[in-house]
Amino acid sequence: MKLDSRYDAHAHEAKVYQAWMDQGAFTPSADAEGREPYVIMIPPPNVTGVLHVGHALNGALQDIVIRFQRMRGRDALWLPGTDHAGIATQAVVEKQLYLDEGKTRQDIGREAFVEKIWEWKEVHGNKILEQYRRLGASCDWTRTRFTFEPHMSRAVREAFVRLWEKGLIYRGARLVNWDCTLQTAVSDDEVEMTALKGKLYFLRYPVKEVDGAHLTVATTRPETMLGDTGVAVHPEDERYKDLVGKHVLLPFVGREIPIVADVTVEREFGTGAVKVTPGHDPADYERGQRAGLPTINILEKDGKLNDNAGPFAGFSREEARKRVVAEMDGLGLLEKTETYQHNVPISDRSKSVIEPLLSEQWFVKMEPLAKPAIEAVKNGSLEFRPGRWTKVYLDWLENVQDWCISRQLWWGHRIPVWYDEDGTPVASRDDLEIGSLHPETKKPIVRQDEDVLDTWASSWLWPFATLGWPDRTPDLSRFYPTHFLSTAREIIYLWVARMVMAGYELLDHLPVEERCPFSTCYVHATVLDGKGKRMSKSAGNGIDPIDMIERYGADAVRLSLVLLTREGQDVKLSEDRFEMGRRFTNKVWNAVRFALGHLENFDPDAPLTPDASWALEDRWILSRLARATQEVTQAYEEYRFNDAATTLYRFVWNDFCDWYLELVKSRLEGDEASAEAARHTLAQAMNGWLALLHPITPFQTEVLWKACAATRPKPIGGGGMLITSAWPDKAGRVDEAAEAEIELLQGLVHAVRSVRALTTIGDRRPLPAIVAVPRAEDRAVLQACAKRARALAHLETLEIHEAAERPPSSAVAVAPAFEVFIPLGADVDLGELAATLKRRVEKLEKGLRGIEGKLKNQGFLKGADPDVVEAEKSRCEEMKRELDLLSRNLAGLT
RNA sequence: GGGCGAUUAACUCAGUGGCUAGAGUGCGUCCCUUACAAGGAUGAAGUCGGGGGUUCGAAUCCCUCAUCGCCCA
Repeated sequence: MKLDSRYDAHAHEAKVYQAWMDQGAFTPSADAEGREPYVIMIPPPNVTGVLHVGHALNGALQDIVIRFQRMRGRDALWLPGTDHAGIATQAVVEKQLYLDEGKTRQDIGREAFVEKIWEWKEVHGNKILEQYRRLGASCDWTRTRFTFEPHMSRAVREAFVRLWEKGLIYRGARLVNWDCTLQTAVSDDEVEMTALKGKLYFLRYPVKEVDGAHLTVATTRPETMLGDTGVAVHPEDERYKDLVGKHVLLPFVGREIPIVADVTVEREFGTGAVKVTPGHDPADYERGQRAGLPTINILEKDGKLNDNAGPFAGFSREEARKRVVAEMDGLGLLEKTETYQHNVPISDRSKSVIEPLLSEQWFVKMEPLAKPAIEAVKNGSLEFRPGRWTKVYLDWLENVQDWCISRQLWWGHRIPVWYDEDGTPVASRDDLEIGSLHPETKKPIVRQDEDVLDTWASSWLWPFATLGWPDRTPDLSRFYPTHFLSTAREIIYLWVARMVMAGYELLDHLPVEERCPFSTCYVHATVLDGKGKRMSKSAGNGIDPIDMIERYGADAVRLSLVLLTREGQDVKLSEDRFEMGRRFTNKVWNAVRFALGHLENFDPDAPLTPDASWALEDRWILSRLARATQEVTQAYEEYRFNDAATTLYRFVWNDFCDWYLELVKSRLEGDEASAEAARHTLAQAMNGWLALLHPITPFQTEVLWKACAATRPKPIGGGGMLITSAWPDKAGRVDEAAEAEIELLQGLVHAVRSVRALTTIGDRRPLPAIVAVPRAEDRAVLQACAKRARALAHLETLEIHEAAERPPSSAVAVAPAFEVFIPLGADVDLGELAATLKRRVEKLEKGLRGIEGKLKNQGFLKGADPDVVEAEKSRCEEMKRELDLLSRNLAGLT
């Protein structure tokens, strides 16, 4: 197989992906032969979604884990799917309907509208999953799930009815977050508190019992005064003590409302007196409950004021505010206004201001469900990474509020509750016919609840409903509980905590210790733009990962993301940062291309000739590979993706390409005994690191693996694909001696190259070099490496002595173990070289002062670890030797 | 208001008590040497945000201040 000189990701990715699919490589084998499973559930993206960089990062991380585990021999499953995303999807189709036909969903009716959404989903709903494929995600597509498919609906119903039967579901009138635009309740988690500049209005309410007196209250929402049922002051507020128990007269509606004392009133806020509007403010609702005040609702569901608003009925919230303020002013009841910054609840979905609205909704009692979920992290069944998210999770669970699960939408799981003619509800697993009898009251059923369930009420079942629950399917027993969940921090409450609760509550056929749906919850980094802002559609600062894949290749995108993203740390990303991944993939490509060029007739299975001679660099690169293998394997195991990527990047580029390939070049064309050993080592090392790299850059390594097939011994290599090959973790040992020896050689080569650069002598001219190496063992190593050193440093001659005098007009370089002299013509400028040596001397002197101070310090000698003291001592000696050499040479140079 | 995180080279980031504080990018100089110019070689560049403390020893631990960001109320 002939490789082009540049890696063209486009030419390979689709084909490789298809080859994986054709082989069924993503699907766990039907016969797992007792292999232990390893399972990841994808956080199902919104079916209306498009892939953003956060998905790409999260997808890359999950794919790295699943590919690693697959290669390690686990029965690996990564289950994909999408979320039906009630509000978002309904909104998309509603908009489309209006654009296409100028109709609203009410115009065409519930059934036809839901039909339209299904049509939309069939056409567009796979987009994001297609995009995951572009990324290389090795999901088992044969098990793809959708939270609104029939099976999932059955699971949702089962869960609802079970909770109902346990008395954990109730209906109640509560203040909910009402989205006036979408006309549905939304959960607390779908509301964002946004700091906005507004006004604080000071309103005067006439006091009934005291003629001419009034009480001034401060509010940011003057229009809600129409729903006031009281005024509250702090019980210990001297200013108002006498007024408590008296009444004020509410303008416009003429209601007489009491002045009550409540400890939650902040005396410093406004005038210290606040209006109480239980129907339209959560804090006021509480105050109203405590003081026994009635609750008056002044709003319609579309945000317009209702008849309770008296003269202002029919106006929108905004309009009513203007009018109320103007008329209060006209009556002399507006004392003043101040500008004021306050937090306003904004709907995530519609971006309109959320209205607390009293309405009938369904709730789930959370406290009993939360208990085992709290216990899960305390007893170690569930671990967060990074660990600090544990606290975030616990804080929420320990203060959990009941969950409002009903939504006034059409797209979603219809609440499985039916009512008889008296309005008595009953939940049922099976649809109840209209006219059939209510199982308890025995009266005819007249209707089903109109509302649907919150989307999270299906996605909290994701880890087991996708495997067949409530049926006890083979998949459920084989793959549950799962192992690794990687997700974004903002859904720790919405989703992660609820999945854990659902697991403990609903999988009651399992022993408690097997119910937690996953053992590790990995909270991945948030991707920010180059300026450190969150990427968002509205800010237009997002990066489209598909664009990046097209420009740089999927592997480059994955590698770049992983190289840039440290565990638990947000990542600032700009488009040009993907360049580093592309450079690396090109480097890898060319390294393999070079190697294959020299392995054309190589037979890995041919017995080695007895005189095959293994060289130092062969031992060295295999040692480096063994070291990298250990580090990378451990990093993958511990989800330290960045460490794995960094280790591989350095090993492949610096050790393998920069040094090993350069060292074997001459041998590959030299005498056969040496070439034979070189080819074996080259093939072994290359195949080794290709495998290590596969989880991060799967496409390219798969292509190259195939290209390298003939370089692997038959029994193992064969024609198998890399994706299903065995992980190379048993290969090789670290050879400390070889590493130390090569390091000495590198030092010498580096010294000569440095001299060239600093004297402007250039790279072309072969140079003579004289090396003085005082220690016999170092000298022996360098003598053994002399040929390699000559080649790499481009030396004409290399003399190695125990000691040598610096020849006249020669350049010099110094390392702790040796000095190098390079005789040059008298015309060469040594100024830059001298300056460099001088800087080096200064730095060494500074370092030495510190270390000598340490070694004189009795506290250090007594207090520090003996090993540390020893290490410092030998380091000190080494620095002294080098400084000595440097100073002497510097003196001769200037 | 409560919590969490960040602050290290021009930029983006590593470095959780002991190498002379590292990498990639960018920058300077040299090199198109038949794997790769998307490359090679080499070099310059840092009072580790400020202050205080603990310690024989602090970029690292504690306190405090400042700036920026995120989450919750």
